Amino acid sequence: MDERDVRLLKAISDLGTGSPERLHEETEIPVSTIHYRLNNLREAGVIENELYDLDLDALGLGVTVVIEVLADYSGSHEQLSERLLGVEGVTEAYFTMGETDFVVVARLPDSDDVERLIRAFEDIEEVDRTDSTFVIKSLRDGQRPLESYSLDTLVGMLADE
Amino acid sequence: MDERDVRLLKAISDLGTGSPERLHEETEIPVSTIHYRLNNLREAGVIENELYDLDLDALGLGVTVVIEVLADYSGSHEQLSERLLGVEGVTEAYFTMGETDFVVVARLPDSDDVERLIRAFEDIEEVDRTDSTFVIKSLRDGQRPLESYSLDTLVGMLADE
DNA sequence: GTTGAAAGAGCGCGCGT
DNA sequence: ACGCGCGCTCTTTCAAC
Repeated sequence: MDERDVRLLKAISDLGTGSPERLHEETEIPVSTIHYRLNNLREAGVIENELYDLDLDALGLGVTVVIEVLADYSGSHEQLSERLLGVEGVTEAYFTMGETDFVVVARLPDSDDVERLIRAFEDIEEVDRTDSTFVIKSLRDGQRPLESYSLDTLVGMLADE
Repeated sequence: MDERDVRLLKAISDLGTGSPERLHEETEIPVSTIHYRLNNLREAGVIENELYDLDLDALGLGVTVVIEVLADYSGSHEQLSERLLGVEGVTEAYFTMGETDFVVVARLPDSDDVERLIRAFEDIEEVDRTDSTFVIKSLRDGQRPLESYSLDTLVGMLADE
């Protein structure tokens, strides 16, 4: 991946579109090259799909909860991971170092549903304890991972030369 | 938003594409109706853009850190929020109730960069203390918020009738 | 609100350079 | 890496229900 790829990905993130035409206007890269590059990025596994940016508040999933999960997983964490991911509403799950074993983020329709969620976690055998933190306001939701980086930083970090 | 809209959004999430043709195959909804619906969802603010699903590991942002930020924000949290979001690498930020004031998730190229990140937070005036948790493995990264829900649950939660 | 047909625009892809 | 051109998909409109 070189600077051009990075500029392309950043442009997609900034513009919020994958349209070759629009990307060409932004990056000055010829349309057919954009095509060529995007295909390579696809094959490299960097780009996986095309999706939409959803406004979760507008959708009706306005409640966000961050849950720390402490668990007793004997040996492998695989099975427990599966169970955690199986709980409806879980949008993110991280297996972590340190005091807590997992950090989970969930999106729910309303506060009432939080009870259901916590109960679902507590009902999992391996789970010892959960610690929930309510989110008052979601400042950034992670649907555009490249958003926070400047183009220069990205080029410096990710470009091969 | 009715059941049909929900089925459409779920299909987009499951298939990982916004292609009207593919969505038609999946949902049985005629192509021109899919167009009509998607436009309405756009105007309602539910759909905001079209993006790509990025594999952050493949991209070179393989390190994930969850940071709890304790801060002394006098009155409004707006300004502090801006400063937190200004730190490069921050993909998610939540203003929360409870012991911690903010929960932040960041994606970084390598562990060395974590130091830069923490320092950037500590350099913000209002920030009193930070507590970082390293992520060993990212089990789900939140780029498809509807993923965890079954179609039935979504219809029950979000459809108007 | 839903649908099909039809026309126009934009895209996907291969070839040649 | 880039331009060109063909065929295809998607987009938009419109008339009908």
